[in-house]
Amino acid sequence: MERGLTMNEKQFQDQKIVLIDGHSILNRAFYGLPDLTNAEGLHTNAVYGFLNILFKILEEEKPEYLTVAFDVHAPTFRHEMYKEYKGTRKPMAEELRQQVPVIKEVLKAMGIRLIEQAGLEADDLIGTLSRRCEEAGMQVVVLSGDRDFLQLATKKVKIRIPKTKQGRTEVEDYLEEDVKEKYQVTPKEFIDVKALMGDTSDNIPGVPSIGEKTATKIIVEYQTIENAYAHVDELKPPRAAKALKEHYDLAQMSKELATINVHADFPYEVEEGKIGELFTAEAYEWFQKLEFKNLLGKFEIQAPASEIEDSFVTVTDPAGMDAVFEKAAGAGTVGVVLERNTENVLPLFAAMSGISGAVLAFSADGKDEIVSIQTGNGISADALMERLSALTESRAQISMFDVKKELPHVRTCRRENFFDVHVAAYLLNPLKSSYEPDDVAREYLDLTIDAKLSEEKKSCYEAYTMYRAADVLREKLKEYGMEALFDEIEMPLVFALFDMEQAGVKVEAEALKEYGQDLGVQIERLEAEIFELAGETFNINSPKQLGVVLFEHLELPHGKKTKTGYSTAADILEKLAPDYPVVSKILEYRQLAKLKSTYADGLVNFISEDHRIHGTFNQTVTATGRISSTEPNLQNIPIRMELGRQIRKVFVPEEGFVFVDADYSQIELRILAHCSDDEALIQAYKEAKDIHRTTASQVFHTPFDEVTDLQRRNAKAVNFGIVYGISSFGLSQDLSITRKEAAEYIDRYFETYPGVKAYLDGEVAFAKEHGYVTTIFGRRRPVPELSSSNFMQRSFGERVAMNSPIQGAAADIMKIAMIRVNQRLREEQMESRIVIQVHDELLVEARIDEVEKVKEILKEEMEHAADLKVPLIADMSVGSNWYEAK
DNA sequence: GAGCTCACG
DNA sequence: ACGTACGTGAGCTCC
Repeated sequence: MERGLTMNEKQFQDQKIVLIDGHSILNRAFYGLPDLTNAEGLHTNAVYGFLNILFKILEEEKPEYLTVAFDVHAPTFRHEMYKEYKGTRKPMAEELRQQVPVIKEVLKAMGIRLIEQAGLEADDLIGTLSRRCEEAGMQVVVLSGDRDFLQLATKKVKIRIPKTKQGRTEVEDYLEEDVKEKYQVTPKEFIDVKALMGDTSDNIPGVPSIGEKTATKIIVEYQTIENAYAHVDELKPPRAAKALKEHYDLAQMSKELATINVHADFPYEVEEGKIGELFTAEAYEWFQKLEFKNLLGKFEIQAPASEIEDSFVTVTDPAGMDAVFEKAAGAGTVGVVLERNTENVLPLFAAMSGISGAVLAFSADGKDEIVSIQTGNGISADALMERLSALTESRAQISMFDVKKELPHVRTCRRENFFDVHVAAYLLNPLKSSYEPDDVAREYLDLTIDAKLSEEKKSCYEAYTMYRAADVLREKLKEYGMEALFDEIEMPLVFALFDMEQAGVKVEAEALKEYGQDLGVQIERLEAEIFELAGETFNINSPKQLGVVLFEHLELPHGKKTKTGYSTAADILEKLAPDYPVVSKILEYRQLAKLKSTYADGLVNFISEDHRIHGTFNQTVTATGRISSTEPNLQNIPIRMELGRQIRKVFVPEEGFVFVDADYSQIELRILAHCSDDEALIQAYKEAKDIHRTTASQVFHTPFDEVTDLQRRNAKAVNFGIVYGISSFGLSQDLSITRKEAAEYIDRYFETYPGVKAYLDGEVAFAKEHGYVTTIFGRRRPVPELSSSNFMQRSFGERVAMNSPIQGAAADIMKIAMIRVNQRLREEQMESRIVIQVHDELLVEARIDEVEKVKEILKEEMEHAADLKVPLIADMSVGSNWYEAK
């Protein structure tokens, strides 16, 4: 029979081939890795895991040949899981299904031989290939997650089974001997064992009442099912004898099913499996698209890179520097990277340290120029920054990465002239965790900046990236309808945030320390009381130890459990507090411990020499478009509980100043009214009604004036729930009512405001169709979770689709207000300044004689930041500290 | 470094 | 049946 193998030739002698069970490995990878998606929302975890296993095996085995086998599913089976799941007929997860064609394309791009054959399962393809190759004198390695393949193991055929243990991939190896060692039977006998015991997932019935133990025992003694049947009366235990006698036909059929065909007939030339260059340009494109960044390192640096390096120039003399700046001033876009003097500087101070050079990248006379200007030898850092400041006044667009961070080095600048690559990349996909220059280069320019390059070269590549990316990102922003959002909101905001960070906020260190000491005393007292009541000492800060003490030693009734133990979260403990004094003490302890560590002690560490805290307000972090605050977080200073609220007394204005605090009234619900166009909701806001009372009145069919406090409170919770993407479960948790009751509230809410219902449904439908949602200002949030087959994930996606346009629009509006308020304070030469933003609130440190003007500006600019179908309302308050001003 | 808890809007 | 409200950041414990 022609098998396509030239067995009489010795060309394959002692060569090695790796045979991979494609679906099995893909499946292993899929379930072993968290759900990863690329920017387009394509699920990539299985492909990523597959490639990692593949590279690992190739590295270990160093084979000359490689072939990956796939099943061809008949149409009726198309939606079913491969093998392992056929038995239970579960549909293949959608996220996995969409990755099957992807891995095939990726493998093809790497020039890897794929094989699939209608009517033959991958098992049979691999079984036959392993036999043919072995006969040709080759070493064979079979890679699969499926133990069935153990029957193929010989001295020259090694079965490798990857397992994921706590995120790490370990591979179990089986040559013939290893199978014997582990299962006490030869690979051939392994078939009979399996046939006797059966395998539900594989649709192998097996013999009833015979399990793994008995099956192994029988085959160890009799080697085959046929031989065991011949001695059936001697079989022990008698139960097994009886079963085999009655079900011998079943056993034979099972054996047939369990046997992998090693003599299948299909065309295949071993030579086709020869491994060539895996890291082709085509493969590179796929890896880019799938965003497998750490795999890109396997590729040689791309050809364009070396061409770019031809344009690198270094300048160290003043005349050369002037010439470069002059040329750059005439360019359209200039990419700029500042180089810091990091030697002998602690990392913490790196940002403030001196500038050692700058790289400018631009196009002049039709060719790229990437010029590195180094300080020293006649060029001072001051002179360099002076030229840079002047450059910002030219017509050129200055493209930089994280402008807010670089701005302290630029003495003066025309704020209109910047393009922030960091911010643009964030707008295009706010779900990423990093937007570093090399990420941008890779994603948008197909350019790899090798991490191993020298700092100087890296800076050049980065400057080049800034220069090139500006146009590419702008095109993409245009395509997404986000150019106005970028130009009119995000870029101007960079400077508003910069001013706010520079201003900082004054904090009274001494008062804060005293507050912390008071807390310390109280905490010690509580700690002693808790140990007394508990009858033992332990670490109250350890949820684990606390759980053991409360729920095992003291035997308190426990609520839900977490993965690692009993939940000791506040909502659980609060239910126990009335009955157990020790629990109330613990809650109190927790509260005080939090206040001391995070706020009292925590904030003290951030007070600078100028007695102020200069936190960072991040513009590229949140999924919805909000700003976030770090080092320290100034957006979660306590307010809800009186004791914590006291902390706000240490936030004070400068001598001669007061605080003016302005916050939007229910901005998210107003946006909901606007977006949903719901008549009743709009009417309520137009009439300036108490919205929660109005909702309560309508939902509970109660006259407006007769609404009880409880009804109003419930209605308020429903209003909040709507904004979060309502679910009956969530609402029931919040109100401590049953899910059924919560569902009724929601139903009645939607009856009251049918426009809201239609709007929210519409957002979910839009997201399902397009994979993202947008705010009224065009801000986009992808929602990859919506294509998940996991109920929880999908539900989350639905809530995100409902919430993001609202939360995002609120963020947009506040950003506009901040820009305009900041602008006016500057234009009108006032000394008052915004010092903190907390999502719907602005805290302004106002010079006493400017207070009225500040209030006017805040009210005006906040209330008119957007023109909605309902009024926007900002409430003002003045005080001599943040506690008073709220 | 992950998981838990809790501070805010 | 699944097991949640949306968006953050920080401190603590424990592996």
